Amino acid sequence: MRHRDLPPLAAIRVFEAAARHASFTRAAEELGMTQAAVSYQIKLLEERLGAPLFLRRPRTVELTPTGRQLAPATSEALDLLASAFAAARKDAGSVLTVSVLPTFAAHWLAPRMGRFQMKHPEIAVRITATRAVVDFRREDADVAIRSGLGEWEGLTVHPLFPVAFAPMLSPKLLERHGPLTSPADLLDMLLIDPGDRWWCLWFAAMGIEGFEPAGHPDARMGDQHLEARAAMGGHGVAILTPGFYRQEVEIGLLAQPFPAISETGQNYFLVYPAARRNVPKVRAFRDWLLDELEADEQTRDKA
Amino acid sequence: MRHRDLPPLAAIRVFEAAARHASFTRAAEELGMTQAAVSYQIKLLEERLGAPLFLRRPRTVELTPTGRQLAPATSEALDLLASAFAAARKDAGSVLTVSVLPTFAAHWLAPRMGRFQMKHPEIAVRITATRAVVDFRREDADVAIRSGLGEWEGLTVHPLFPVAFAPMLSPKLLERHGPLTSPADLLDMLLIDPGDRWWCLWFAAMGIEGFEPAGHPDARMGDQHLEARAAMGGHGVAILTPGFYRQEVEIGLLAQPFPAISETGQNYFLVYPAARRNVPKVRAFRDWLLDELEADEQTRDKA
DNA sequence: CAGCATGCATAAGGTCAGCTTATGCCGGAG
DNA sequence: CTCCGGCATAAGCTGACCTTATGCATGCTG
Repeated sequence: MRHRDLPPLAAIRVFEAAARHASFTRAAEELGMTQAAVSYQIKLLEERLGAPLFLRRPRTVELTPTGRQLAPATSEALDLLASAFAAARKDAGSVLTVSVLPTFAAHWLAPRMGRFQMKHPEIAVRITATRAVVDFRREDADVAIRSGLGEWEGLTVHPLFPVAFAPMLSPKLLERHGPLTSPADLLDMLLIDPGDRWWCLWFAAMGIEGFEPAGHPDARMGDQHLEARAAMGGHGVAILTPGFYRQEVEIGLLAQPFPAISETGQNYFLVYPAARRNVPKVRAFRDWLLDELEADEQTRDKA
Repeated sequence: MRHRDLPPLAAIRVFEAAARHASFTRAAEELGMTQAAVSYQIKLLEERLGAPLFLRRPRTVELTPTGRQLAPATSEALDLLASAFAAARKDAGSVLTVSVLPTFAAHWLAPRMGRFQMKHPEIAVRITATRAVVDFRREDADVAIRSGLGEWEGLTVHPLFPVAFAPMLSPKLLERHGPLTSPADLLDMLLIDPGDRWWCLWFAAMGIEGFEPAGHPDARMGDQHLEARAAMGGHGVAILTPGFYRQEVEIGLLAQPFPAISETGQNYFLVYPAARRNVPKVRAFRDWLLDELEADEQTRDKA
């Protein structure tokens, strides 16, 4: 296509300011450079154009006819650019796209997201729940929540909590049942979804050999959140990711009598391109999310 | 006034090309730089903006919504600038302003100017005849014809011919009168405008003491060109600047029997700012003027 | 009317933005 | 499976551009 034959754009910017002010000195002030630099750029532009743009009058400069003809167009063009970029910046800042694992979205993010929206009404949120690990290079996402080991290059990474699991039950059920002193005590209780691999792994990690999934009524619900609701309802012991239920523990809906284990040592992480760490909407989301997490921690610490 | 917060304009130019081509490589070709440079500039712009502009897809790049929103505006702005500058260039190239001494204008330039216009119909000529030495800094002139010693800094200078004077008369009169062997012979003839200082100076330079302006009928006409016409008409001997009348000498309207003297050693010069020596209209005028001068010389040499 | 203040031009010099070269990586096509 | 096309990245260089310092012209001012 067209090969535009434009003078150096920096010189155009300088010219526009100088023409607007009818003064090199004031243009220099506006542009944050020295008067000498303005003089230099104008001269450059004049030579490039082959025509003088200013007449040097004592104590002032005056546009030549050529300059007078050029000035409005340059102003208009720069205005156009400025407003386009301002709009883009604003627009780009107003939609936050979060790519998040479906589990995390359902168990942790969704219930809290409303508070973010309340806090930042100027930011529209688009949540993409996807199992695939997002590649910021080719997906239009601003931030993501991933699980893994937290070693991703070029990304800023904030650990959230471990990808782990532990038995959890309602405090009322615990009370009815009496204190649980050893993991083996759980074998007597109703396990929600006893076929879950996690139970197997957890009992094994606790040094208990005799666990047989088949030996328990099948209460599988298929979704951790449903299991959690069942547990909260006192219907049995579920094996859950504690990080998702810190608040429920705090307000007495769930109890975690034994430690959690992490199968892989993985964590959930908030990640985003390091280069964009200071973009307002990214910063807003990060700050809010870490605050939420802190709130979770504090309620647990108080407990 | 406003402080525009524009990203680097160079980056904008690159972005516009890349968006237009949907390819960094082709944008680089258009802009005459490497693909790496384009990549660099785009990245710069994205970081400055805080939002990605392209999605990096395999074997191609694709605009993000932000980029798609930005692209038309940048194209428009650059088009605007390009056409404005093209117009200015064209316009600035189409009017040639010549600042010229009135004498020179009347005696030499005016009669020849028509040929320049014929040769360059695309150039409109504006002639400013002024006694004041033009200062290209503060007057909107492209070229000037000055007299002086030819030492002006920053100006390109072409010597034209000396500011000198010599007696001239019509060949017919010369024939009627018989050969002039010595300047003193002129004392017998009708001198046009004998009160002219130049006569005095010239006779003195020739070593003739006895010249008395008052002793001659007053034929002063006040203008060299009118005197020349009178001389061509055979009405007497005029003291003229030979440079103005080379062609008349060639075609047999005037003869110069004795050498010219230059009072001050000055010349007429064509001058223009050295920086603008390659501007088409300046070059056109210079080339044409030097050609005209050459033609004068040649006719004289042939004579 | 001298002296001062203002505004632009110019010279010299330094620095960093921005370019190039070289290389790696990825994915699709043959 | 290998090659190729297209983008990213690293390293290094250079010249465009800016600054500092100074000069010059002129209008203002007491």
